[in-house]
Amino acid sequence: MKLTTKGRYAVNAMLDLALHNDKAPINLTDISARQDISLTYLEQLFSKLRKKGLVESIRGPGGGYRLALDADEITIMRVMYAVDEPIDVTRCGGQQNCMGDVRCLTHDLWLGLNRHIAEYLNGISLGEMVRMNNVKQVADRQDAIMLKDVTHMAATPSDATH
Amino acid sequence: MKLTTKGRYAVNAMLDLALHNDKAPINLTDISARQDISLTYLEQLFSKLRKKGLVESIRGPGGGYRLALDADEITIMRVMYAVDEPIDVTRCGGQQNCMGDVRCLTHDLWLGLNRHIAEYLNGISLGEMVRMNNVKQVADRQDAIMLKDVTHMAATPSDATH
DNA sequence: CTCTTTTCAGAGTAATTTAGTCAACTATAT
DNA sequence: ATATAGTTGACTAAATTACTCTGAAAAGAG
Ligand code: FES
Ligand code: FES
Repeated sequence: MKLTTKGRYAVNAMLDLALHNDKAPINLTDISARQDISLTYLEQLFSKLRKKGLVESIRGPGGGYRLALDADEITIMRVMYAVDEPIDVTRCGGQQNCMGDVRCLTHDLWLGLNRHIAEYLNGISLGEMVRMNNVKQVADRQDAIMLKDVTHMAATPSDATH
Repeated sequence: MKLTTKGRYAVNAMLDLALHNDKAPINLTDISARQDISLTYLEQLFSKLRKKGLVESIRGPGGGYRLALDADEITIMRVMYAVDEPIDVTRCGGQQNCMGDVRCLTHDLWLGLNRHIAEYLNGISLGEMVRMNNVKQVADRQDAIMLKDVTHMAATPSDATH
């Protein structure tokens, strides 16, 4: 995965799914509202997540998405990898040829950084994050805001959910 | 710093400087030849490196650049930071407001990754790299190519190493 | 059967960022 | 003087990112 906002969005969305992962599938419209990500963008992301086997989809009314694996099995790395190219901070892409035909002075340095980042992102799963207090707090706040939005469906100017 | 080729180039160039850091200053034309980085681009990079106090410049004939600090004092982090913006994989830039006004679910996760990357890049200095065997080998090869280029200034179409 | 809700697929695009060039300048050694 | 080398900042082209738009197809409800 690369370190882009795309990957961050995907992790946010997947964490939202993990937090609301009871029996009924969650539809993207809800995630869109809670995480403030456009629906069409989410569709794009979940298409990839599904193809990588991280979520399963149920179509039609009452449908939505569900985690395809246990939340503890899904590391942040896997999520980011699913939506973005693999991270690789080397310039040569592992080919050891970024200087014409031979490797540059710093090839091994970047390789080490790759490993280091991968280690961190592989060491954290959605399950662990769900159990973290600071995450829980944010999630609760988001749910509360959602409920309020539903009760008085008033005209919030920027909000185009019709 | 960000993780861009700009930063990688800067590290390569600085390492070249560290490897040839004897009495005489090194001029950018040499670094350009050895590291295969355009001279004008190097000028841009070294302008920033100088402003951050990592190198010192000597103008005029026989001039060039020299490390302004001991090679062991210069971490990879400092080099990359000098030419690129500070790394920050959070979306909010530390403002905790990337979702309208409040922080998103994953703020702390990215903060942790920031720390992790910084730790790695701060833990390695140019001095350490100079003493590494694999780096030395590449450096020797680069020096050898340079000498050959100088002796028979011939037009080797693409292949210079056989 | 048909209407609505949902996912699915992929093309298309606007904005931003990156990587790199160019031109004109200043300082210094010989 | 003149050649060498650094200094500066504007400029540009290419690539990437972060999306949106359009139009399906599936499935359940009535
Ligand atoms: S990064 Fe692999 S050869 Fe330079
Ligand atoms: S990354 Fe800081 S609030 Fe989302």
